[in-house]
Amino acid sequence: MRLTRYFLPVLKEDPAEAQIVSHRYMLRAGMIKQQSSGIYSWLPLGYKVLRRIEQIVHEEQIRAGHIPLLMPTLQSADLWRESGRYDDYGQEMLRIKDRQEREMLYGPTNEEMITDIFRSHVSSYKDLPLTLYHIQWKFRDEMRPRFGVMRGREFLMKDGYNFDVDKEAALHAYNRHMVSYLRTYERMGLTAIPMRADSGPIGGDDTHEFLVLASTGESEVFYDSAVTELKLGQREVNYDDRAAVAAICKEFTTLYARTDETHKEDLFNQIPEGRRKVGRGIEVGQIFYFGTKYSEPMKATVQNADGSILPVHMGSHGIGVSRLLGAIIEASHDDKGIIWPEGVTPFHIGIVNLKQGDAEADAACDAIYKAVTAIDLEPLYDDRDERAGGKFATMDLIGLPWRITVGPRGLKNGVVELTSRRTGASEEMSPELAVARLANIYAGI
RNA sequence: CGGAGUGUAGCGCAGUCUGGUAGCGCACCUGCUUCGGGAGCAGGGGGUCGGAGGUUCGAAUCCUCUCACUCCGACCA
Repeated sequence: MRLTRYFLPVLKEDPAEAQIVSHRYMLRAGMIKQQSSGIYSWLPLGYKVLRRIEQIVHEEQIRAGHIPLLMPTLQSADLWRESGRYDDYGQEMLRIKDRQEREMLYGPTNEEMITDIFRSHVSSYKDLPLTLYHIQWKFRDEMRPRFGVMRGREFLMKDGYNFDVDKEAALHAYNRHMVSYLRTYERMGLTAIPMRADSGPIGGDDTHEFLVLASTGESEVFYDSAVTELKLGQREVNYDDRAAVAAICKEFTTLYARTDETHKEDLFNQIPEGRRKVGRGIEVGQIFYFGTKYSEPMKATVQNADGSILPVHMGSHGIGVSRLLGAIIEASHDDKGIIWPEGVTPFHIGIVNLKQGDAEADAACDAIYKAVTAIDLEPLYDDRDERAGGKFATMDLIGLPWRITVGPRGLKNGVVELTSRRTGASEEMSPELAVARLANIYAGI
């Protein structure tokens, strides 16, 4: 993409309403525009990152054997009366009437609807296990929206639901989600720690929240610092192997890590003192096992091999997709702007032409653009007739992890500069080598 | 929902107390000079001062009502 043909409304100054760094940078980098309290338009750059994050979530869910579908944002109140949550959910639920005076609601979550789909089509234990998920906009009429997309009223969430024949099978689904989530967050350059949590209005027995450590997080967290060293890495996971999946969960949940909701001072004090940490975290996902809480009232049952009719065991599993943008920026930025991890960056490489209109510089940029595109990387070429300082400032703000700088001075010696946004380190090399280096950097991401 | 604030040009703000018909910086447009970390000079465009009503010869400014947004707190992906 050439910047002169793109839509990137960057701001030089901080918008007054933005208090935390991710919100400020998302506004300044032209990623979002607020339309109403807690409701945002996603401008092209923000939308691009949102789609990349969504894509990673899809890939990891499908890898774990979970099946995507799409349910509507608007739901019928009757469905929620069946589970008893129409009255329980309270003011957070946006209730709407259609022209026939039918009571509708903008879905804050989809347990009822997915259960309805399940019971309409599944009646045998042979169809289990089954995990369905979607990535869809949700609406929760928060008392107090804040921090940009971190606590919006309208937000994009991945929510998945497992249906299993018994508790043991459902807990395997729970574990499968935990592992797939760990991989999902790692691919986004995040360290998200699973922490034992409270179940809240969703209800349930077993639940973990995934928290990204950040000083601006809304939750207070207590943890053993060794937990931040754990990495799933590139290891192969067989998601059908119950023991193997459970072993990974054990590895990631044995060390002490809890939010203030479940914190136990005596257990915390057993951690060696140097590793005892108190901090703040951003919740980016949560997994629940809730048994037959919905399947019983809503009659989602299967017939078992012995002929008996059993309510299915369920769980629900969520990732705050739009919130992740904020969380990633909170975890990865400096005083100049965002620093995107390679896995989610909106463009793989920024090309800065220091002397727009100079035949040699223009030609070199065009050649790099073509070469990068040819290896399936997406460049953003700043071809504006701007001074160097302005171009660098824009690139730093929007946070592309790699930049190639092209100027007449370097071209005289046949070199361009390859610069890491994260470290600031620059290296001179031929354009061909720079492109090869990029191919290498992005291989496997 | 309780408490505290703010609405003036795309963004950041001054002007409001003490009424006299709107200004600054950035951004934008034109020209010239500049050009490796947010340039300089000159010229220019853009605002029913959140909305409605009222007081007044006259309202961004005073009064009443209203809407929106932000921050702190209790709840949540």
